[in-house]
Amino acid sequence: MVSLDSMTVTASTSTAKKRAELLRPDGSPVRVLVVDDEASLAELLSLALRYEGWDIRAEGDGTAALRAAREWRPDAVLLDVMLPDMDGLTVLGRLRHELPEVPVLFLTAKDAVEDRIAGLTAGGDDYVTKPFSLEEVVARLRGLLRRAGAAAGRSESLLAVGDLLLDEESHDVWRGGQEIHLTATEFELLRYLMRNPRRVLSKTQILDRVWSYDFGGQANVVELYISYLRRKIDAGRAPMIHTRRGAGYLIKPGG
Amino acid sequence: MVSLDSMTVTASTSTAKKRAELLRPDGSPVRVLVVDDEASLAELLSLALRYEGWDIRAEGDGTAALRAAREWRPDAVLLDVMLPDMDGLTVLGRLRHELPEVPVLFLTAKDAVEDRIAGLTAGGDDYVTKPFSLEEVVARLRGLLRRAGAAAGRSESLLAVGDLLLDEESHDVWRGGQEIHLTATEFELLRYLMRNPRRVLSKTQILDRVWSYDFGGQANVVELYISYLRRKIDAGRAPMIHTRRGAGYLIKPGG
DNA sequence: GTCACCGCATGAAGATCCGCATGAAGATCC
DNA sequence: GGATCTTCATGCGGATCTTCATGCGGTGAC
Repeated sequence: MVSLDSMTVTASTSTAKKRAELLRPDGSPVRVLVVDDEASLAELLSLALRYEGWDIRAEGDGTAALRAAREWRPDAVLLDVMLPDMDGLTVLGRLRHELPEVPVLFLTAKDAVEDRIAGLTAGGDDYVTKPFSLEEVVARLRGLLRRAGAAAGRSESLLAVGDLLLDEESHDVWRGGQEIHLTATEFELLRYLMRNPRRVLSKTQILDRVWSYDFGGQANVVELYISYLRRKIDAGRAPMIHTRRGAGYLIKPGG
Repeated sequence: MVSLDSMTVTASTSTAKKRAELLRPDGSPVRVLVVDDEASLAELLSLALRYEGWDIRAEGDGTAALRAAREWRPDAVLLDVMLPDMDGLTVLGRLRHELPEVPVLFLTAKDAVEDRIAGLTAGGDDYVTKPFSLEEVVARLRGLLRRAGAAAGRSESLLAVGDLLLDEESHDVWRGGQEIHLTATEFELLRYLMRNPRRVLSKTQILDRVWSYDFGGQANVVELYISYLRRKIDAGRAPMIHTRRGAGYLIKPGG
């Protein structure tokens, strides 16, 4: 039996909880190893993931990655399947030999999905196709860590802000007990807002986070999608999505 | 106050339940010994089974397997009948000598002589022909463990989601008291969905899990079989199989 | 105080594209 | 030969993004 109270607790303690989610049993931050030979991408990913509160280390090829895995013992690995010196499957095999339990998130080109990725998600790993959005990578990494750490007792895929609920696993969204259907982009935008409640997010930030890194369009798509969200979430209720002129948007419980 | 009870309960118990099934009487995880000389297959199996929560050890030939059995004392053995150094029958005999009670799941080529396999499985063991799907191996292993551990009190082969019931042993499926006939593939797909209720499963995940590991076809077979399932399960009723555009599919009780 | 401007909200229309559902034919297995 | 499985092909509609237009409100210039 669960009441909204517990959810609200989840929301209000979000900062503390967030940190709890990001800590290993011994209290040190969760470690994520980023492996990509494209320096600018590795840089982008490292920045974004570090901002999530994780301890990041980046390597550019399979050999270095395996060494890092052995010595540094990360809690998760973000692995480009196209590396200069080694096949993705080979890296995975040796990685597993070294760290049997560590979850892996693969990065792969869109058109390469069919040939070599088969079987990679069978062990509970996951993959993301390029070009991706940072939100997607972060969300999937969190999902992997959540499932891997389930044995340690922390598993919560529910986000809550006021009476607004979002389940990252089922992609369901409710407001005040009523289910709301969102499109993929709307969902990612809302998730980003809800992961940063009461904080102003600029349109640029939102674009960089929610849209693919190679998105070339105009920034007013953000305005458009905010308006979509308002229509579905705030319609006829106390608004939770607020505009800060000249600054950006934020979400917060009515008040 | 929100009526999320059923959902929250499901979510919270899924982990606990899974774990209960996977523990030996002394609280340590169930041990499964994987014996296959094909490294990539052993790798794939180890991945998938480890993800199920079992403790896995892999060996590549009969001699090593017997040593592992003696020292590590697994709760079940996954045994390829074609090994480089030893006949399957021989391995089984010596294994029985070492661990009389342990259930064995044989892996065999499709064209292998049927009667010999039948002889092998006489003692309550089971077998799977290559190429197999991971769902099938996992399900049969679970069945073997269930029967072997029945004395320990845990035996539940029924999956339920809403008014939809699936019996993993008899392969019977009912919805609202009415029996539904499914083909083999449809059954495996439904089982996979029902073992992960309220969770979005991507088409790739489903392919990796439900279809054979050597399947080379396109991902739209998944769409096709989803549509078959819908026809049989959701026909004229409140739909339980839902599409999450751009994400995948999930099953959940009407709501 | 008045006026012009700028940032933002929203609507509408439309083009494109992708995801998906489904029908039907071919292949395979028992 | 019938059930089952798979591939092929087609069509629909949803989703995304662009563009244009209108309106609102706050802000600063004067």
